Amino acid sequence: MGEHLLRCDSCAVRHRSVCGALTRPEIERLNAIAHTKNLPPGHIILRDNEKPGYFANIISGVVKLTKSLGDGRQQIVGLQFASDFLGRPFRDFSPYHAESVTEVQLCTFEKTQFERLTKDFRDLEHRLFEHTLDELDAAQEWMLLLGRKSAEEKVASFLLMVARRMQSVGCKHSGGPTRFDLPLARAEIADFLGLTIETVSRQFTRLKVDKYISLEGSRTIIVLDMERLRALSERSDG
Amino acid sequence: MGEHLLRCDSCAVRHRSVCGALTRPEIERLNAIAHTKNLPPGHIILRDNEKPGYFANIISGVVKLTKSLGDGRQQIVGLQFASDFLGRPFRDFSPYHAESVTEVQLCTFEKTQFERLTKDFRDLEHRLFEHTLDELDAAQEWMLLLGRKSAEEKVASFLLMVARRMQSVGCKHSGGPTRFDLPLARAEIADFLGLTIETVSRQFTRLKVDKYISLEGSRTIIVLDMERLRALSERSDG
DNA sequence: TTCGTTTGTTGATCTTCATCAACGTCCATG
DNA sequence: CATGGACGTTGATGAAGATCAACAAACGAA
Repeated sequence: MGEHLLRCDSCAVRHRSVCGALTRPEIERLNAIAHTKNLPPGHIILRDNEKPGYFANIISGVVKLTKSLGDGRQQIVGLQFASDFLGRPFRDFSPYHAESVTEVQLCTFEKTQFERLTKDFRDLEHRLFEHTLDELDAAQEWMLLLGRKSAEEKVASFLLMVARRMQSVGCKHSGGPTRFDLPLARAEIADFLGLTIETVSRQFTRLKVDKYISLEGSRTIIVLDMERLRALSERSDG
Repeated sequence: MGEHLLRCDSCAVRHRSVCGALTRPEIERLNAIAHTKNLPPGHIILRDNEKPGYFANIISGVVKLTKSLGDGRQQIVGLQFASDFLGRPFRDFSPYHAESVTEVQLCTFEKTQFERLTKDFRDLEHRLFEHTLDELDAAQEWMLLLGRKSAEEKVASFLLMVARRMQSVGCKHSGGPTRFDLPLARAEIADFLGLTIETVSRQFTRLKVDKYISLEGSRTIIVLDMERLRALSERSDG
């Protein structure tokens, strides 16, 4: 294996993703089984309860993980952003449905080849483990939201989460306006928060009226005071 | 290291817990750092946001993991039963509060000693990983419940979950009555389901009136028809 | 036993959010 | 330019569950 440049060397998420732990020879072997894939919004990546064919790193874009009840009620159980890892290692069937919500660029690895690599490279498995712990933290934080927060707190929490994960432009440490685009439509936000479309819409106008945010179109959010929004999201005070 | 008997050899959860993967010499080293601990109900095992001192396997009893908002609202984000592993490896601060809900017997391992062992024994880390994946599955399943199920469906789902995890006596494959004791009080069930005590109580009487279950005292449940209860828990039909 | 505390049940009422319905806006397409 | 569809907002009404309150049952301690 030589010193020539790999695709991985110019990868935007090289160090934040699970690949970050790999040594040069390791990254070369991983590079050899990697294929990038571009998906339009709404592309189904993984079907609930089906055998996944590949794993993937998200290079850019947003993917939603959903579960649903027999009668069509749906809940988003995870949102994955750039540098997140997609797929459940060591599981034969997907416990959720995965679908792109924006244009998405993936770096995919065929399932069995990738699993062989996790056996060979202990750091890779460890990194996957760490990532899974992060997902678990996020899931449990969201359980608190779903079980115990009001609609207003839910929407505020959602905006904070997206602002943080979208690495929005002009993200001051705190205070001062921050602008970013929502990756999700109202219906998806509702599925994420356990609310209806109408309630989400009403809460947006409420936040607007109360000067927490302002809107440009329906997708662009300007948070006027991040700290005040954070306070609202947990209502220790008002 | 000889062939003498270890405490682990007579452990009730030896093979279901994370220890199940270990070879003889490995289990001997683990045994050397293990201490059993008996806790009464209501004992605080881990405080939210504090440094944990030890990890533990649950040998018997039930432990609840909770998160709360500033104003006292609380949500149970995990329930751990016999053979479950307690504590977040590779994390310095606990993301939740952990407390025994019944009498609990733990097999504890001092944190740094145990982490050294996970470095030495790859299978141990792998087993922890698998356990974390199970926790994540459970958390996401519960997000669907919290976000999208009605109070009645929530309580039905809860009973099914407990019946499954408590390895209840007379657990026919399906159909036929099944009896078990609830490990949680009404207030804890409410915190688990994102409801109030009153609503939980009302749903219990509803299930009783509708002949899904019968009660002996407030803790002993007899599920009259498991399959019918399962149908109710997802209301694809009535 | 009796008292007091904790836990659970039930009823009356109120609040929040869902549901149903109408309408507006933005695009894509013929 | 009209037409239709997807998406978002707003209003009127209803239902599920929260809240407030009273009481019952279980249990431990004096």
